[in-house]
Amino acid sequence: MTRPTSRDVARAAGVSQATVSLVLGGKWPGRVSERTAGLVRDAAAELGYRPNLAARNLRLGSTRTALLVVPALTNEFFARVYTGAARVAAEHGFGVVLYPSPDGTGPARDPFASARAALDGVIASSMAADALEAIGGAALPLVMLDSDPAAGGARAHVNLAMADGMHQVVAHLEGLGHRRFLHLASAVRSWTFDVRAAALTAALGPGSTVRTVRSPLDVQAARGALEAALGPAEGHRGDRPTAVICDDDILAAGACKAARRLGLRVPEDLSVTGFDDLALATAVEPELTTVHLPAEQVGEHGMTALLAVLDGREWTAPDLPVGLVVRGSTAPPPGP
Amino acid sequence: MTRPTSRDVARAAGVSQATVSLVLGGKWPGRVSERTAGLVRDAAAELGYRPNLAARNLRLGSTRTALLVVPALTNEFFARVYTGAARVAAEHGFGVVLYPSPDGTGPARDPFASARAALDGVIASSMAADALEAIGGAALPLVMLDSDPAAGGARAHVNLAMADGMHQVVAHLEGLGHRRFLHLASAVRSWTFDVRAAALTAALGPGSTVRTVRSPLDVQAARGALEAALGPAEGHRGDRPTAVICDDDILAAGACKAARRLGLRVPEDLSVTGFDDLALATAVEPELTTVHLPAEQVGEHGMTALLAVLDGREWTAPDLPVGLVVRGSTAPPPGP
DNA sequence: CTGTTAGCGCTTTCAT
DNA sequence: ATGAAAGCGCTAACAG
Repeated sequence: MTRPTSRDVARAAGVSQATVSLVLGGKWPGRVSERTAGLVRDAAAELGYRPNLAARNLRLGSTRTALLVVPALTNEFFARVYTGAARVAAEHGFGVVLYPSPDGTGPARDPFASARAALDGVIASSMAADALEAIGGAALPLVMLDSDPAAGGARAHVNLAMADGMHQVVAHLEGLGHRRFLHLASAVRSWTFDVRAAALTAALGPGSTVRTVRSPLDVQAARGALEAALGPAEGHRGDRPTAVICDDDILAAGACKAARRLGLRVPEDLSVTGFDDLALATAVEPELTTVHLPAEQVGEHGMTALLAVLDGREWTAPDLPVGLVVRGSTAPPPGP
Repeated sequence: MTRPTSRDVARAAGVSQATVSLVLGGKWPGRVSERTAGLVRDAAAELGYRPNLAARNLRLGSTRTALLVVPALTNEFFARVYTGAARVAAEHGFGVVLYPSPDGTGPARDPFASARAALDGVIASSMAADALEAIGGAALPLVMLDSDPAAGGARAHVNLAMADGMHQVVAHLEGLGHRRFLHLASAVRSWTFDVRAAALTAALGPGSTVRTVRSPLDVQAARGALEAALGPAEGHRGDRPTAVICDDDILAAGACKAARRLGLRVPEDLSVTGFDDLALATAVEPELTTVHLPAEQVGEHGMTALLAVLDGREWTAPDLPVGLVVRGSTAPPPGP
């Protein structure tokens, strides 16, 4: 009733353990006869043999497992990154273990205590530069996604053309006639959001102005933040922003709720844009004009990069393109 | 520059490998002198020693790792289940590896090919009974969450009082005066949805009627399904349903969109209820009246159950209670 | 109290 | 074409 080992298979097939290893490892052509190979495979199937990974890893010194560190598992973006990474990994016989860093972008606790697996490498997504020290200490090959390329430690980076995305947003809104913007920014500071803020300022045409409000990445908090910013006390009807540019779809959803509470119609009275293009973007009403991020591709590239690094190869790639998806939450500003 | 082993630590501390193992394993009190223990710990810290998990696993024959199989990672419900399971696991020195079953509730492909880790046990959430054969073949201890308790194979079950939740929904709506219901059900058949359907029928008071429409778990699909069901062709104003009971918040969000397209106001013309209480429930407008499911608790109980099973203990627990959260998507039916 | 020893299951030379 | 043997890093008996 105990699990069969390669020795058991060897005995059953009447061969040696070494032969079993060769056949099942797929490196027998020219070293083991066709007939013996068949015998071994039959015996293995018969016994329901599965190689013991721990032993294999011990022997090989590698685990064929990568750790994907994400700031929040409940966020669909990271779920998609995982999906992409896991697909590429699987194609190369690798596995991916998820480690949701407990405190958002704060310093990651030792992931080995949680994801107890020996690891070959780490992929970290959207983490603050120093949030990975606990992992970096392990001196494992590290690939960073959507993170500061200047941050040391990482052997490769996969980034998105976030600045270009923000440019597209601004161009779209200014094209509609908007000039007074509110930037509903993420309260959690991380490189990716700093880039968006900088790009927003840079993209602004002459005569356009922007005010910034910060909020945690949470629908209710975003609603509160925007209500406070646009509320009655701030009610200079004349210079009220006509468009809210959000760092994220979640913030945008909150912004829409706030608008409704303040008696403003979206998009007639107030335009709202997001970032990410999560399922949420088309679940709300009106649907969000937002910047689509190819999350799965990010994961795929991340894993590809890690495999290259593990292989001793260099790896670089241009930023992944992002594209504005225009839906119902943006329109020309209200007339005077 | 190569990774230090316990032998290196032993040499550095001037003791034997066995002593290192005892000290670092925390089972030295009474077997190793206080002073030596200090020496060992210092040496280990100095060298940045980390035990090799593969070797430990090989030796112990267990990996302290559980696999959590979920039908969809992008669903926040499962993300929360994972969070709960991972917390309990961490408290016991266990890790949790996620395996998103590729084809929804279909037969799970061999997870070992993807999550390449040796496993001590499997926790499967909301999967069809036969979807786990590939795993069951491995004869690993299995705990099923939100799944048919009659299904064989599982050593323990964690379930939710879904039927009671559906009763609460019906009681709430009938209390408001509704009598004609539409059940927007999940197209993917799984035990959890069958239970909801049965409970709905059972809970219906005399004089109440229900019609069932199925849709994939997707906002757009749900919108389409409901539009088709309530659309102009079906426009017998007299016997139109006044309330839509959805199997899931995602379906409910789609239902709200459909209503809006059909010119029906929610909740004045049409009440809508969901299930799950995801972030989505409060992101949409109006916010959803829905049944809150304690997802993290489900994960916690699942892991607790698995630990008990691995420990040779029996484990049973009553269904976890669920509670209706009344928000803005339900109201009395429109007058005649 | 501490060291010696054996062996977990696998892959890989090196002989045959 | 196949087998014998060594050893990956760790832990648990068993000696001392």
